[in-house]
Amino acid sequence: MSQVLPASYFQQKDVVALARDLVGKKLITNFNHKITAGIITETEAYRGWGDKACHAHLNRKTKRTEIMYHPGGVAYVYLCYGIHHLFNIVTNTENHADAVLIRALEPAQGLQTMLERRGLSAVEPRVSSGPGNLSQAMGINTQHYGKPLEKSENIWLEKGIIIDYQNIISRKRVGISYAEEDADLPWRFYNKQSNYVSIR
DNA sequence: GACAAGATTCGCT
DNA sequence: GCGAATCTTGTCG
Repeated sequence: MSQVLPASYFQQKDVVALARDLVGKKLITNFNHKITAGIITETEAYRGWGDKACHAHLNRKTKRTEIMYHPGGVAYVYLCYGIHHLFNIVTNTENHADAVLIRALEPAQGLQTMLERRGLSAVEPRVSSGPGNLSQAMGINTQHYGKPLEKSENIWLEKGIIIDYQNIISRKRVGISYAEEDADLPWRFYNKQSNYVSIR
């Protein structure tokens, strides 16, 4: 039996429930024969319909957001502040522009490679906490925009670990004050017991 | 064609 | 706690 999560998993309708479920899943990349993997500890849900924080809200379709209208199971990567690559997973079915931002994970494999990519010598939470840091540690950047999350594309997810429901905290999302009332939605989820969380 | 702003991070005060 | 770094994208003229 395969541990790899199939595209159908990402095509669930409820992006908020999916964001919670993704905490504890394992994200793996394999670039240039360097494998890095980590257990996801923090996520945020973004919904195309009725969520001002989403890049694709009000059915806005541009070159950047176009990928979010695809069926779930592909990567949405974009450059923020000209510096940071942010990694999202597109969810739901076609023409529903939902996505989950992966904000932090706990290294499980290839720690040395992560440290090299981050330019760090000692292990500390910021190796892979925070969406920009995580992408850098995993080697993800905008050239992976639109890639299916399959083993053949060198970026995929596996079953990971089960986390007690009570250990997953939901809080307001981060850095989206421009979204007015939607900025208060508790659509950020993180593992209470992990040190690899961007903000508590 | 120009310009403002951003789902962030880090270093300094 | 605050501000700079840095560049793509979207919007407007």
